[in-house]
Amino acid sequence: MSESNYNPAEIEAKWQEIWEEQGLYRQEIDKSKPKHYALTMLPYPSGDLHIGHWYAMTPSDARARFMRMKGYNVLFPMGFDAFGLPAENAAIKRNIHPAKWTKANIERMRGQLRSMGTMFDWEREAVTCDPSYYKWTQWFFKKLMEQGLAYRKHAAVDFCPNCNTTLAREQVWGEDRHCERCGTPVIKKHLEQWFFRTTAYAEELLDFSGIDWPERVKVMQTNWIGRSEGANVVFETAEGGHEIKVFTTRPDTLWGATFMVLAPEHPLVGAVTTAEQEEAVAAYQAAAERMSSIDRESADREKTGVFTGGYAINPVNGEQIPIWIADYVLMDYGFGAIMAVPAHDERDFAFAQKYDLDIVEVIRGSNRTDEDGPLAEAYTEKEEGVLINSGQFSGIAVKGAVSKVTAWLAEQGKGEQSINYRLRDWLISRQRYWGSPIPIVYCDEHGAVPVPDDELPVMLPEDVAFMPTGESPLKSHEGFLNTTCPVCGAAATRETDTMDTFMCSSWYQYRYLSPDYDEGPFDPEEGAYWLPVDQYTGGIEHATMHLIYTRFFTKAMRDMGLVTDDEPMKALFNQGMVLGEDNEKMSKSRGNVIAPDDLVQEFGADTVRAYIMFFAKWELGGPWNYDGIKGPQRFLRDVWSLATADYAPEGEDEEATANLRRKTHQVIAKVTDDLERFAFNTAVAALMELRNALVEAERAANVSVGAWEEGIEMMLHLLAPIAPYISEELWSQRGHETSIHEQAWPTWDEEIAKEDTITLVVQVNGKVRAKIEVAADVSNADAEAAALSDPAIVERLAGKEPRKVIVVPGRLVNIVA
RNA sequence: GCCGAAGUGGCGGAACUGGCAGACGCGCACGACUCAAACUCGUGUUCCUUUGGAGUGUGGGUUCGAUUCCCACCUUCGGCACCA
Repeated sequence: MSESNYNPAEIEAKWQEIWEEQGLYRQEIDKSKPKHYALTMLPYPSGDLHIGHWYAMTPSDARARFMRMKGYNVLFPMGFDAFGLPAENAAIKRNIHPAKWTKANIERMRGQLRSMGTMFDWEREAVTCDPSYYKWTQWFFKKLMEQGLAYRKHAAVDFCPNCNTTLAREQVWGEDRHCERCGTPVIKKHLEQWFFRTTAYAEELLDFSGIDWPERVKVMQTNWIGRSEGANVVFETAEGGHEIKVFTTRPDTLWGATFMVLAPEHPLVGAVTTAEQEEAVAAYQAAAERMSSIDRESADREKTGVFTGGYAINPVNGEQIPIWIADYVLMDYGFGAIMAVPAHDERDFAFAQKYDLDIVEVIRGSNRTDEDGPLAEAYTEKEEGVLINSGQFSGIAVKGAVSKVTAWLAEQGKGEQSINYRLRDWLISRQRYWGSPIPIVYCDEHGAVPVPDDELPVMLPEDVAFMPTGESPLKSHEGFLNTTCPVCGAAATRETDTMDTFMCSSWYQYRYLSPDYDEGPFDPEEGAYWLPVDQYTGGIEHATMHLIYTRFFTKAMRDMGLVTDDEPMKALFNQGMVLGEDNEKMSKSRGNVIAPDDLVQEFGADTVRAYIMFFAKWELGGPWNYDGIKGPQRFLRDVWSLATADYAPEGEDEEATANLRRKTHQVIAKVTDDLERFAFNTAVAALMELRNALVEAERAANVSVGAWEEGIEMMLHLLAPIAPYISEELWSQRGHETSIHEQAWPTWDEEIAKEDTITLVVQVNGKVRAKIEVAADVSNADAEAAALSDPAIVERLAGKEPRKVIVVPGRLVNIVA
């Protein structure tokens, strides 16, 4: 009989306080234990903890708690990615300062995060907008500059007209090239901006060999980096002796290059354009400039272009070929110029057809004749085919032709082997207020000069009119703008753009180690013990943004001698997303948002945690269902009444006792395996099975007290990572002095878990016709004999001799009649 | 178009390396308790034309045996896309 009822609100508040008082979740170096750094993506302090935060964080917490009970010294920190646009936008809308807004939100969210019952060590909290944090973000900027990994250049960059700032290429999404944050299609602007040389690590970023990351992420990053092998080939102009460099993946088709195409923005366009064509070229350039990149980069658009009037010499056969400009050639890939081989490239073919340019076939497969007429046929290196019309290479197989021709080009000094990446350098300048200032001073004499270390951080001034104008608001703050050159002391101005907030989050896992440390970005002693991150968890949406940036950062940090690891996170797991009850993405406008605070109030945090882990496979996510939460609610209530019951058996049944013990040990094994591989849903289901077995035992009152006690206490252990409050409360009510979260993870006994009889399925021609009870260790011969003598089987066989009998030990007997 | 993930009862989802499809839960139905309802408890719950048959998106295949492997499709979601 229960002496009390389960009252989550009461026990959750109580344990939060006790845990904090006792410092139960302080996480400190302990060399006597193996370490485990568990990290979950830090939230943006939007002001309200969304159910999505719960979905990301509470299973991560359960995993971290599980690792802790398994004997690891676990670090599981939390912080806030606190710079960024929403603060600024909210501030503009409500006329509060972004710092104030952010601070208040963090305050509120800390409370919400506490209610989750996570084991975060708040002593290690890091907030990226604190000067003590961004001091080191700025320091990293300088270090990257020293390493030649940060540079400034003038370029056509992506600009979000709604956010009023530039964006990195990674932050432009989708077919319509929209801003990752707000969804507005981006435009191009010509600006002088700071970049990080992510491309310096392009090759290394393609190597995932040392890390256990989801296939999905590896594929997305690989595609994003977009490596292609080929050759650079130099063409000379027929007239002026200019060199036009192109990148091609198919140097073996050079003899078929019958024209060249430059991007409209190509710097040599002016030089090759003849007087007669000047007007047409200028008009085309102007039109291309005006056109949005969405229109320009849609592949199904009909190709357009203009002849420049100029010619180039094909370096392999000396032919004069016309130079065109066309917007299907992109300035920011390769060299912004191509050799066009219309016979073997669909795009070049379409262009040649439209403008009546020469088409010369240079590869011929077996099933094609001259009668077939003009046709673009791309022969891959895997296919059969021979080179034709290709000088001394005519007649060689297309297989291996690329490397042969490349080697020859290199010999002749006409080209070289080359690898091109789709990856662009990371543009980090932002024309907004609420970010870390870039620690640079511009001096007429000395150019861009980094601010000396002892003057870091360059403080973000508070008294700024931060209306977004497309230019940094810091520009109009005289006190910030005007300074002196660190080299010569002359009057100088500061860089007024701020840094992309993805820069703050590229190294936060290091700051967590020692958020108050002031001798460097992190305390090397802490680093030596905790690094690298063992298990990272977070959403897939960061696959080609944060997860590329942080890998870049770690590689750069390694080359600076700050860390020894090549990769920031050894293992990664991506959870899915909680959808609304209507199976749609949650959004305020749809009105399908689930508020975790309300759920906690109604059901308690433990129930919300258990339901989150139960209702879907974590990596897939799925729709929320309000009624569904009743399952875990009933489950925890049952756990409560079972654990507080005075169990007094009326008699002791040996079989029932063995059955309960078997279930208990099977569930220990199952939950252990499930938590190991993030299968929280089946772990909860297994615990419900144990609950069902205990309910049954209580009703029958026929198992030994020992078996009962074992069942209850094991259940509390296994439940502790999932529902930390109720398991702690019941554990303490049962008279234990130390926290359940400090207990060792239970082990199971295979002997006890083993079934002693099994139900053997008997099939005839693959269809189940009978089920027989046999000893678990039955021999194949005995199983076959038992199956063949079963009355239902005898009847079905009707005296016929089976043609074949298959016995799967412990599972089934299949009789082929 | 290319790449990736997924399609299983009324619903969410289980099923380790090919071996009882539907664990666990929700919902529903009936029964008990109650003046009544809710709660709770018990029983049942893939479908059908039920001595049987069908069934894991569709159509084929391999196999004694396929949700699982192979081939060809369809649908949904995500990523990329004139990348030379």
